[in-house]
Amino acid sequence: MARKLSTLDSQRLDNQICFAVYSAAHAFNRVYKPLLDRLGLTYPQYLVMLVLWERDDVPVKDIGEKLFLDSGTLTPLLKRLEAAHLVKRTRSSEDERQVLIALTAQGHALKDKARSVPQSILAASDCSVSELVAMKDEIVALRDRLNAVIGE
Amino acid sequence: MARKLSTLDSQRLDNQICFAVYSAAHAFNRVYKPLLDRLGLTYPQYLVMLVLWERDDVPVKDIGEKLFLDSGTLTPLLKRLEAAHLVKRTRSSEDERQVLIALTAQGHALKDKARSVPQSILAASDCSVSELVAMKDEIVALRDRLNAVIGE
DNA sequence: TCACATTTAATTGTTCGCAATTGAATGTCG
DNA sequence: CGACATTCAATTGCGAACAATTAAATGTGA
Repeated sequence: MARKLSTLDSQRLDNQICFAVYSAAHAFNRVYKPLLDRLGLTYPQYLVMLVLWERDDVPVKDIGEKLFLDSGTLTPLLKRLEAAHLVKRTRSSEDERQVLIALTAQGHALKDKARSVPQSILAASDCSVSELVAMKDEIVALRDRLNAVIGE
Repeated sequence: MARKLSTLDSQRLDNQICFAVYSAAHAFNRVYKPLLDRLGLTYPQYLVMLVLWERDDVPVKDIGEKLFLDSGTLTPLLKRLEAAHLVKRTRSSEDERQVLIALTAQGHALKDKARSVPQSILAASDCSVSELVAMKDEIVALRDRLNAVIGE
């Protein structure tokens, strides 16, 4: 039954697995876009806000570790959030190397307006919560194995 | 046992599912990077080459449909591949609106050099082929459901 | 045939994402 | 204390990704 995969097959297979993730990420982005437009956020900005809604007043580095992003991505993104009056950026007085990110009143208030987003995504997924949770766990496990290889 | 998810929970859950995909895509990219650097390709460029290695001399639109990308992304990318002497871009004589993308000799030759890439990715995934195939199918199904919603 | 819509790439402008570098602040070790 | 390494954010440069627009070619219907 199961025959060994030829080199040619695998030159499609790896594509499929990684491409599935790649193209699914883009598909998610497109579903999120109209929802986030109403909040004035992009998806990466939304991720940063989710982090801050859980815990405020954190250094850039902490946000980067949670989202797997570096300062090259976050610095300009956070400046845009600041320009939109959603966060404040202040140098830590204890460690002047750190920049602490805090929510403004508007930033806090946006959490309420964003409450309906997850439901819309769930609906678009057209899938049960338990199925999504199972998939999520598998994907996270795969991601972590990949990240482990990178850190070698 | 299973209790209903509160709004607060889901404001983390949807994050997790979509963020899992988002962060896994980045993790894949980081694993691919050193492998593709040796070929002089980025990951999206590699995807285009995979398409062309299967079928050559296709219009930009066909590539876009397979990869879910538009001309705004593909046109500059293809120009870079042309500058690297991997593809040729020629207007179709039958339909002058179309630009046909064909591999050069170097473009064809690169397929051989790229043969080891899938194995490396498989190894980094640290996972059986059958598990990966199952995950891929789930993710593709999810992606297609999301794309169906977009096309409404 | 002619007006009009559609298709196809290209272009413009904005935002990620990351590698590489810089500069300032902090830690460490002799 | 003082040289040295480390940490943290910012910066620069390049390559996606996409929305919106443009322009040219093609298709369609009166």
